[in-house]
Amino acid sequence: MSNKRSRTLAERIRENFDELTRAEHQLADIILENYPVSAMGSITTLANASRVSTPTVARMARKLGFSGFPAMQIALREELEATISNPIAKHERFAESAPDTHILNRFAEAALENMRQSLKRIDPKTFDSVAALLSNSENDVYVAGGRITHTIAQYFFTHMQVIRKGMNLIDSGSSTWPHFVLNMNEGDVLVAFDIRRYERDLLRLAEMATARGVTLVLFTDQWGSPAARHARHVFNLRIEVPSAWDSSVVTLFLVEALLAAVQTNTWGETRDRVKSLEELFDKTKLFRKFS
Amino acid sequence: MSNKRSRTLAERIRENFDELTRAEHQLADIILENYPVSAMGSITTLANASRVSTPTVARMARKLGFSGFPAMQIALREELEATISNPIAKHERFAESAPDTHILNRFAEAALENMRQSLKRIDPKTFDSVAALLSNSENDVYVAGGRITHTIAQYFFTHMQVIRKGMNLIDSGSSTWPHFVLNMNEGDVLVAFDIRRYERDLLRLAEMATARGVTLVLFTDQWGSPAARHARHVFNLRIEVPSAWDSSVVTLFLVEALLAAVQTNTWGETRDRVKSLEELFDKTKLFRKFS
DNA sequence: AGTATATTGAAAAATATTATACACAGTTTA
DNA sequence: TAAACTGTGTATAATATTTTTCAATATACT
Repeated sequence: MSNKRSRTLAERIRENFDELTRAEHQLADIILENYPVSAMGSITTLANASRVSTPTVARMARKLGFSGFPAMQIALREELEATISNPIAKHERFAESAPDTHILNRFAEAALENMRQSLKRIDPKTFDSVAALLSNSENDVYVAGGRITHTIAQYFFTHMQVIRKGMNLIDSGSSTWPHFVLNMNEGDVLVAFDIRRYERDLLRLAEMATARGVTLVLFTDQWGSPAARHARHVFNLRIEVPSAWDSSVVTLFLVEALLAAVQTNTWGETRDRVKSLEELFDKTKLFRKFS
Repeated sequence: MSNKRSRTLAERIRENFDELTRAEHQLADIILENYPVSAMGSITTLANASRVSTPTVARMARKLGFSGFPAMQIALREELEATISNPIAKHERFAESAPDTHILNRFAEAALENMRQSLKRIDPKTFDSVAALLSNSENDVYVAGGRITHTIAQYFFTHMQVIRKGMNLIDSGSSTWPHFVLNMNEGDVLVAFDIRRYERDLLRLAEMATARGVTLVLFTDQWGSPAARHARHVFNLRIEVPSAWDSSVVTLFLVEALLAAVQTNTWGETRDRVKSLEELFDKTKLFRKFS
């Protein structure tokens, strides 16, 4: 009897089916036939589809325990939301022993939500185009970041350098970037990271580079850096976390995914380069042997 | 080119995202955030949820190619109908239009799994202890990373430098690290990142530092760096992804969570530092004004 | 069969929703 | 620096939706 979760509309209809009249049966059938979409439009649409009058629909909503047709619709939407909301982890408790309010869990929730939202906004076509662009070693690639994102840019650069030749990391904050622009040729690629607060220098760099025929790939946040207007491809990422700063986790994630894609595209070439690199490391004995 | 099936609302939003204005971005975010339910109510509900005016919603509907808001809603319902009646589509909720085998989705799955597994292994008590350790500005903090993790170390360092004084970043790869050890005092903290393949230098640094009474906090992978035997606190993180390299996403996540915790602990002090920093930036006009 | 009761839908009233007009603020351009 | 433009929200008009009223019709019961 005392069901915590409120019953669904479908359940209510089935429970009360016997109490329903002829016209209401007709209506109920239509609702269940294409549930829940058929009941998501206007009362008139539903009435017409069921070949009953609008008052019949309103009356049935009441009969099923709602205050009126709109209330029924709201309940239906909530139902739908519960059904299709992304199942991933929403109800999983991660660091189980930590209370929900612990910063670790709050941060984890936020990070996962950022990930989910960002993925929704990434167009796989864009992703593939960018991967292809970066896989073409005919053209040079320049990488630039801002104050905070510089480390992400560096991370990207470090890995890309293993994958292919023609990689350039533009120093952050320094005034040397115009020198880099001098070397850029039409068809080259500039990968820029610009998260709020957006930096003037980066906007100028983007302007000057694109003016020279360089293709700009931009990693930015959900609000969009002003450099986006110059960009061929833009990734809008979600970066909000319970902290005074923005999160770079999703940015790093996308960078890694791109690296994986490029690496796959260029495997023949990359393989040799990785091998040579390993040999170099062996010679310098930088690493410990790993069993 | 000529797509038989008409584009979904989500696709339209992504395609035209660049053409959208500030308020429209806000709106688009809300629509995508809880897609498609958030847009199934009245225009007013949606406007309020997005904190924009109703005309903005109506205008965007037009901009996206619908005759008005109701038309958009009808399209959305049809979309929903198609989705619900087609169970295969249900699994594509993630990066909707990307098939499950797309690298983006495979990578996302892996990253989320890494996150989940890592969080299970993190002891909140350890986390809190480390946060407390780093919040005590009496003692200096040294940060060191390896070839790949250096960028993460740098990220951590950059933010910590804003939060507190006494931060030191040990150059990676260089042979200067013994100089840093000279300055270390008992009670100081060394935060080290050592992911496979573990680096000899880092092990030696850990040995020498702990010998001087320094507390070692180690970020490593699930197998555990050899430096772990010297560490007071160890974070074992899951780092495997479908790629030739390991993922640093979870490492970065934990670093950010720690930053948030430390920042909360030291807010009184941090606040002033952040303020001063903002003023410095204002003077240098490095950033664009952000409204 | 005749009366009472329940069901139903047309029409109108009440209410909610959506679109439009317009003014203001911020930004860009000349 | 002013003028033109763009984007945005408030107020309001236009439109659609929902509810109510009420008469017509069907059904049940004596």
